[in-house]
Amino acid sequence: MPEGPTLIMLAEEAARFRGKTVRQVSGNAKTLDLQRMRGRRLRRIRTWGKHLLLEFAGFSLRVHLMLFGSWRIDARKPGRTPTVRLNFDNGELEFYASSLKYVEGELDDTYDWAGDVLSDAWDPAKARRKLKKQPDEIVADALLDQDVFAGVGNIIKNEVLYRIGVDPRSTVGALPPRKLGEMIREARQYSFDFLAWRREFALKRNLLVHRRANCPACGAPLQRAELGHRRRWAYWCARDQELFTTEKSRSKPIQTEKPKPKVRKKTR
DNA sequence: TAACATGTTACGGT
DNA sequence: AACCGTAACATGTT
Repeated sequence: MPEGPTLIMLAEEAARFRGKTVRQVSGNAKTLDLQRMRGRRLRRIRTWGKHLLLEFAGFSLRVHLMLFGSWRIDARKPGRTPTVRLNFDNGELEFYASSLKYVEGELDDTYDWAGDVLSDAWDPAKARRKLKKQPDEIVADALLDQDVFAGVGNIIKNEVLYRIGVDPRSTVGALPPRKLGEMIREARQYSFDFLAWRREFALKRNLLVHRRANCPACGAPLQRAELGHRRRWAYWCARDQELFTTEKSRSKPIQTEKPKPKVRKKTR
């Protein structure tokens, strides 16, 4: 269950299959011609944000683990069929509950690596330019925008905003330029911290606000709301995170409570 | 144990 | 056409 840093670890684990030929392919993917990969050599493994990219000559398999996805190497999940299983001479790589897609041609023609917060090519100035075009968006949405911050997910969003002391309901355009700079910098920095903690199995105990009840600094109960057009949970401290708004957005009511109940799926 | 969660896309309506 | 909101999907954890 992945944000960008988890994908880095996945790519590292899968690295043993680089240069190897796919001998057998199976899986329950419906809409994709999985056999296309059979007999092909896996030339390189890369990531872009939350995408894992398995490069073959002329095309790549894009694996997205979505919310529930997982992977296994030489260790099948009992009683489950993977979305795809790739057998190589030196082992077996599986993805469960994943979204698959082929990317045609060179990855450089499809992906802008400058948008990946974990990439060497990450370009903070470019991120700032993109954000300038969406001044009315709340920062809780902006951080989840994969076109701007590829790899950032809900945990990173909440932790970054706490770190920089910004209320998630603040609008992008209302942030002082210097705060915007902090947000961009921490989106990357926190992602690397996340990765380091993850490697030590210490992520959860290092979370300061995400899924927590009280502010670690002042002890006050944390605010919690489903915010933005994605309606993802935001956690923040009303005292330690400042709300930045413009005249325009100030006239709108600010919602901290769930505005309407989500329609749940009927059970059959 | 029902509800939730590290996420995105498809699709119908406007 | 472009934009909007909702449904759909998948599964381990609390």
